[in-house]
Amino acid sequence: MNLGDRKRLILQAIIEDYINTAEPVGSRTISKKYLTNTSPATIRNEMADLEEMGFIEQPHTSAGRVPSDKGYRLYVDKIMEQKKLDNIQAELIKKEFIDTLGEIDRLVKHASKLLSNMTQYTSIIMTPQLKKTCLKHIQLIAINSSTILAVIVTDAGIVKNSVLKGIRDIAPDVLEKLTNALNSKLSGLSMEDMNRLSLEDIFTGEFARSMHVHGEIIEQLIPELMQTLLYSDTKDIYLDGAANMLKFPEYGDINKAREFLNVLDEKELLFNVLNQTNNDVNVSIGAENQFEQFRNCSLITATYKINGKTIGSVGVIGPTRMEYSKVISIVDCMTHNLSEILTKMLKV
Amino acid sequence: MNLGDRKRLILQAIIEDYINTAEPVGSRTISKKYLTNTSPATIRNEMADLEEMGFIEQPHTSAGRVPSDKGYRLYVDKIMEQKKLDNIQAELIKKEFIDTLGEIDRLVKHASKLLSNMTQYTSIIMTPQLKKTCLKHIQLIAINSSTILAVIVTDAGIVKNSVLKGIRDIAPDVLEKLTNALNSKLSGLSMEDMNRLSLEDIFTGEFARSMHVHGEIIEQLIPELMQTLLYSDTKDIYLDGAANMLKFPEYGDINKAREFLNVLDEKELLFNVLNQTNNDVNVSIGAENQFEQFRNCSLITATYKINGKTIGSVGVIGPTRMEYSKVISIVDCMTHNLSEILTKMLKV
DNA sequence: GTTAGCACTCATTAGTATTGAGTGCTAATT
DNA sequence: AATTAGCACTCAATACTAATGAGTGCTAAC
Repeated sequence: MNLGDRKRLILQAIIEDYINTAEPVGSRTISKKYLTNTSPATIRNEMADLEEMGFIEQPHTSAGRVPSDKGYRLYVDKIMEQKKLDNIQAELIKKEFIDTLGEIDRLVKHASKLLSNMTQYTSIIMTPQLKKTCLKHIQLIAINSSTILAVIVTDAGIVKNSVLKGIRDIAPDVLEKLTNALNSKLSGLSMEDMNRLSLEDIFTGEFARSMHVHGEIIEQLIPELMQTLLYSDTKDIYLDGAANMLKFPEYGDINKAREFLNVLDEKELLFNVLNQTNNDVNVSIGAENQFEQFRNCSLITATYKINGKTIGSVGVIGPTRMEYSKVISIVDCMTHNLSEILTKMLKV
Repeated sequence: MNLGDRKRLILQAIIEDYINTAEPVGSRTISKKYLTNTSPATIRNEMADLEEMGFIEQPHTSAGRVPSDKGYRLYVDKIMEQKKLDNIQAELIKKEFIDTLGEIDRLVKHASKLLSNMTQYTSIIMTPQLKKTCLKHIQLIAINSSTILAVIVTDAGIVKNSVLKGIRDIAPDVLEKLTNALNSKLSGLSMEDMNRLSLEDIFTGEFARSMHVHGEIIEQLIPELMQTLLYSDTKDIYLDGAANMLKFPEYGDINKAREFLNVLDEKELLFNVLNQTNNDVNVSIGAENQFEQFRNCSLITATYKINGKTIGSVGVIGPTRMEYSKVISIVDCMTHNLSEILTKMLKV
């Protein structure tokens, strides 16, 4: 499907003008601001064609044209030039990150804030997910006679802990033995692997034999520990710049705004949205979106990694009339920096 | 300052009607709906008095009256009857909590959601604060030759951990010795106490002598550990029901709405707002508010405790025209249940 | 002390006319 | 055959006006 140069230029003009103004774009505007050598009449003819092909739409008879989802899609895939972030902006991202170097959580929060500030849209970010990583070390600590603290360190350096209560008295040396045994048995496994592993797998062979004297204790402790391992995965979502959306005339109607904010309140949904991202940078435009709640927004998502292993993702939400090229490059730069710094942070 | 029965009834009528309708209340309305035995003219006279006293205001000449902050204050302090939650609602709070019994964080998040759902305003909640609690146990774990994991358990049962990196090789037995020493030295101290303690205090006396052979290691490790102890306090704020505010005509203007949402984006501010709460239930009305950003809202805050020790607080934000009596009782019930359950959870 | 009556104020609403941006179509031009 | 100028038509947005009515303060009567 080749449009021809002029049609392509006109479509580009319509989209970019609409992105800036949020107003339907008329033939005269295009002739004046973009294709100065072509008369409005000609442009009108081309626009009629573009409309027939489904790339643009008319809100009402005597209005200019507005890009359709299909139009944006073509624009993102074929027309727009990937905007190179100027050095100043790229530097900014890098610098801001280095300043926060410290706790992972703070870094992630900061990334979200930065993302919404730079794009001026709404940003969401998922905290690193345990599930995707491998267990590196597990340690049991007795807090008092009936309480044990389990500390889990993964290869991505993420640390979780959980308190196991109501355990019967365990002698320190048994606890140590158990810790060692668990380590030799579980370390290196990913959380997903463990999910597949049942208790029986853990109790077989050498392990069972070596621990067998403390059968009762283990029977009590292991299930709870497994429970913890499998379900302790936090699904935190940070969100920033919700207020940014209200700047756009798309949400000038307070009801539209409320609807949107209600969607943002459903953290579970946001999590699923982010979780479906596999590619490096993913663009969902309007009706393309898998979740109906976002059918009149666009969503740009990307993943970040530690040591090449995907452990989380970020996203930017905006009106379909979004500055795709700018946002894509920012998201791209952001995830790369995030990955790099996280990897570095945890490598030591 | 005694108003007299009729004036008080009229003020109450104005406030409660305005809470429901968000429209200025006129004399005729009051005569019809509230004081059916008094004529509008009489009520007008009383209203003129009330206005002179500063309890109500007139948006413009030919409009009804609207309560002032001072009016709301009188209402909250003297007039309104503390609404008793019906059993169904109180049960709901209790039940919802018991269902979530599990991780603290999830419980807190849930509380926030519940609060905004029940009140239909915006809720904020602070995660339990380490600072307020005492250190119960600290454990150092070697992850690898240059990385140590410090795990902190407080008397409120909150567990934090932090990774100390770039530490020189430490033998396991030294680490154990150090752990023991730290415990005997620090356990029982509140985080605030520790803040007052300088490194010298820690290094004096018996401790310094006993550890003295490992001077270098300690010099390297202790500062970093202290840093961690003092700054690891997370300041997480959960927020729910932001969209609720857009229901109110007060935020019918999209700019007002945006302004409000921008305030909600400043987590730091919200934290400070919550942190100033000392009383059990605190009500700040409009201009009374310490933070100018909230000068046209009202804020109801309360604290929750573990074992009688205050460790966090929750708040509800709404327009000054807020259903004070309802919200106060819900917040009250909520914090009590939260305290009870948290205490129970960690007692075992 | 309370109420009825009246003149006055002023935000809100509805109705109306005007404007102007934009279109599609046709005929003229290149 | 492609482009452009010209023209009639559509329709949202704007400005203006008049009408409405809720509410007040004041005065005089009860």
